[in-house]
Amino acid sequence: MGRRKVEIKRIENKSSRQVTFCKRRNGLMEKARQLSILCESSVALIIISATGRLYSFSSGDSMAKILSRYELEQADDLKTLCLNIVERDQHRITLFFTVGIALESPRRGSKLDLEEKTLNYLSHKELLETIQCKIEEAKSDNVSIDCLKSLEEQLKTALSVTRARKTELMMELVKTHQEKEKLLREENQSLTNQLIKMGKMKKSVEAEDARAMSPESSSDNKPPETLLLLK
Amino acid sequence: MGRRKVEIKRIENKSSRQVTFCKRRNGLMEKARQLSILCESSVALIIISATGRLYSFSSGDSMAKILSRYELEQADDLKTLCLNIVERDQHRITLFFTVGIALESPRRGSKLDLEEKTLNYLSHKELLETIQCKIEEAKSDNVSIDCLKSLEEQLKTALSVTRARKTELMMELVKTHQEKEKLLREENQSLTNQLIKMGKMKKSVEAEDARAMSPESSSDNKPPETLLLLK
DNA sequence: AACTATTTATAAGA
DNA sequence: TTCTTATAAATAGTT
Repeated sequence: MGRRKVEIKRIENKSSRQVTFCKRRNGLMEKARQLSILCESSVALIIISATGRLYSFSSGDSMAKILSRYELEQADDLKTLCLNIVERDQHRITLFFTVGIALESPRRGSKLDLEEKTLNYLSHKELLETIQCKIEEAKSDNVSIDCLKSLEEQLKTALSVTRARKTELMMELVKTHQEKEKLLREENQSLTNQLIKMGKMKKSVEAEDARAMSPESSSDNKPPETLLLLK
Repeated sequence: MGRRKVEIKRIENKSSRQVTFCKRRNGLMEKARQLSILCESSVALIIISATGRLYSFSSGDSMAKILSRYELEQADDLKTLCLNIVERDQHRITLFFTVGIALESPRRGSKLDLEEKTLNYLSHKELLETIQCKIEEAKSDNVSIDCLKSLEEQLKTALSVTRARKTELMMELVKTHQEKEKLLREENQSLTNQLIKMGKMKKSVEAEDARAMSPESSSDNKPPETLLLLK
């Protein structure tokens, strides 16, 4: 949609690449906004320019909420994940690694210079990798107490971060389910009310009913059997 | 860009909202892809439909990398972020105890004789009570290192057990909600089917309807409005 | 930053 | 649903 058709491949000219980036970025953001409003959906959009500048859009739902929903979806099997974590302490630490890596955990540093990049600033994954190295080191006998102390601290941090993340994802999951359930209940109540109304009405025209109804819907005015399934 | 100009506000008609969602979602994804290629930028796009279905796009760079870059940007100061997580977790640990007691935790021995009732076999509550005593003891100054070591072990056990219990309960909660949701869905489907049947029947006896129905149920054969609540 | 010639996306209709 | 088409919107190249 311009003076001529463009192939979708990297724009070689730097300045026109930059101009196009700006135009299309704005266009994309606007489209994202429109979609979220028109179709009441949640949209999260993050754009990072070639020069590393970050732009983002998120609809009503907070970005965090959308991202955690996404991450939740990525964890193939949360159940296995969590049940595994429940196991004994020693074992638990081992499994964390799996989980941590599976989730491709966030918080990967980048604008930080190496000086500042202490353990606390590492991504979850990096943290776990660092720990694996340290454990290897610790296997060889003569390590100092200080070294082990440092390993202990790192392990604690890893555990803490992993645990926090796990709980966060689980709470999110529970909340989502609770909301869904509420909607379903409301819907159900409404349907039931309507059925009751129609049922009453039906009574006054029973002759027609006999002809019109299919065999399995031959119940009378009582609530549908499936209601029994419900608590 | 269609037969007529549309205002950017929620589309009221459900089916056209759905069609628009599908079209615009595809359009947005394609635009995101194009931007990332044309301008060699990283783009992450997550869309969650009103019904909760998730769609995502991410350019070459993995989604995780983009998201973590985003999260990095959000934390004014990454140091604060990490400390917060650790603190949150610590806070959570405090809460564990509360939760543990509130939940009147399980594993209350019963067929175990006293002999076997070592710390591992104590109920969660008993364990916590024991610990409270030990903490009181530890407050008075002259306690031995051995005593503190023992307290440490007990605290670790308590933490471990509490944590396991927490996860267990959360998983149960999730499972319960999933089951409920399934039942509600089935129920809903059944009610809807019945309504549709009755709706058809009603058509054949419209004269009676007019008399029998209460004012607010004057809808026609279309599904109930509340269905919109449902995904 | 504007301006337009074009292309592209899409709303409504089939 | 899927396709078609008229029209709105986005944007490439220009100024």
